[in-house]
Amino acid sequence: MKENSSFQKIYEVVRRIPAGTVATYGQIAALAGNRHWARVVGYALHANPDPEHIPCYRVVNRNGQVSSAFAFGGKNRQIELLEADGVPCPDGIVDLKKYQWKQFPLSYFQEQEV
DNA sequence: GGGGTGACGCGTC
DNA sequence: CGACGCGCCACCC
Repeated sequence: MKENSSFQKIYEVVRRIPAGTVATYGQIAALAGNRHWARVVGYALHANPDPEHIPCYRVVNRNGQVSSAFAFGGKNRQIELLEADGVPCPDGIVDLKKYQWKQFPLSYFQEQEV
């Protein structure tokens, strides 16, 4: 079921991103187990089989800029959703130092009890 | 079965 | 300080 691929893990992390917060590909990749999976994270979100449960709009690149190839209906759509969550993103750029998701526990997967 | 690409990140020159 | 290359995994052809 989940051993299918690392994708499952990536989706799991993205789904746990709290509202009003954004995360970077590298961060998700690190939480997933390997920071080198950044590329896989991008692909995982690209596949985004469950956009309603996987807020990929809360996922931005290392620069805090939203992806240019958003698949929800336009990059503008991502900005709308982010602002709706309380994350201002002028020009599609988010203040990572203010809204980056960094309140997660170190033992993220250790405390996991879903 | 093999090769190439991709919504990235980091290191080094 | 800026720009370039390399590395990782998965999916598509």
